[in-house]
Amino acid sequence: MFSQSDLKELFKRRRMPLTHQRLAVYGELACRRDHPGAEALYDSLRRRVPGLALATVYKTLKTLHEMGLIIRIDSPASQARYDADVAAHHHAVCTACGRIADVRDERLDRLPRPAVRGFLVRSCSVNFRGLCAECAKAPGSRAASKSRNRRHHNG
Amino acid sequence: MFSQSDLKELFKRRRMPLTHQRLAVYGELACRRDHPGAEALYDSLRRRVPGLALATVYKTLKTLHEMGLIIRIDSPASQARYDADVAAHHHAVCTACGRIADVRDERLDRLPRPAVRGFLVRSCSVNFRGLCAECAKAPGSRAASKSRNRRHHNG
DNA sequence: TTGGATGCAAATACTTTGCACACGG
DNA sequence: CCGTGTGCAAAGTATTTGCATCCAA
Repeated sequence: MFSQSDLKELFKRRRMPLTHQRLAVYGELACRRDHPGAEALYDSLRRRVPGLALATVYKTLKTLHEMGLIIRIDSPASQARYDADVAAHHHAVCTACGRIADVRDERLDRLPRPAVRGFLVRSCSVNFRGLCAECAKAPGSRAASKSRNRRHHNG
Repeated sequence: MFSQSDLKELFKRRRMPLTHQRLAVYGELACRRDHPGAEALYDSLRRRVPGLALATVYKTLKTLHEMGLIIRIDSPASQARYDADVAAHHHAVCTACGRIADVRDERLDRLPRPAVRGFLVRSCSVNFRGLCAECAKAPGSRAASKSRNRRHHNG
């Protein structure tokens, strides 16, 4: 999570312009706890950023990801999801509704290195799959809603 | 990893026809160690299964996955990758070339449950990201090839 | 001023679907 | 024989790209 002045510094260092779109995308992502996808971010941002294009959100997310300022989450859902919290943490993904919750457990940060010949580990993440509290309560009813309702409950 | 007679049994039990396409897709996946995607499987299979359609491969993979006979791997690459080995194991994904290696370590199978209120864990997997032996040796050169060359080196 | 970012629409990549026909059981 | 799977092509999503214009530095 970086402040606006941190971002200015980081972009300046790379000689990349910090546009208000970039600020807006990062800002929106940083203040959300729900790991939105590109389109969810776009939906929120277009109110505040008139004329914003979805393609810009995609480009910006790519840029921020390449700069290491955000995390991309490999979710079983089809859309990529993002997280402005780059500190080591893991995720619990609900296979019914697609919700993603952060998991923090320092024991998960000290996993044994994989015994793959020559493989150079840069990062690792643990993905728990299962049912969130709500979906566990209401079995069946929403299991099929994963893809159809995706953009309605990113929280 | 199931034998042909296991498969017959499993399909009979569900009253689903075990077509030669299904056998072929499963067979191909089972004998490969490289976690191919739908198109990679299709490329291999079309030689042996004349007239096979890519859509059939997709449908079959979906069916096999729903039956729990294969695993779908969430890879940072855009294509879904599959694994006929449904026993608990984890993956090391090369961020440069997209290769996926199996990681087996019993310590990874006893991870602490995530402390997310009400979350019902069904399964969990650890994804290590980094560079495979080859890409670590040849820095830069193939880093950009991930998406363009995807179907050329699924091994 | 100026190189890179943006906005738009079109393109691409991956996956699913609809329908007629084929085939396993 | 019947119900489901298959093959084909077309439709759907998610994401990227080309290009003219705009803006941060």
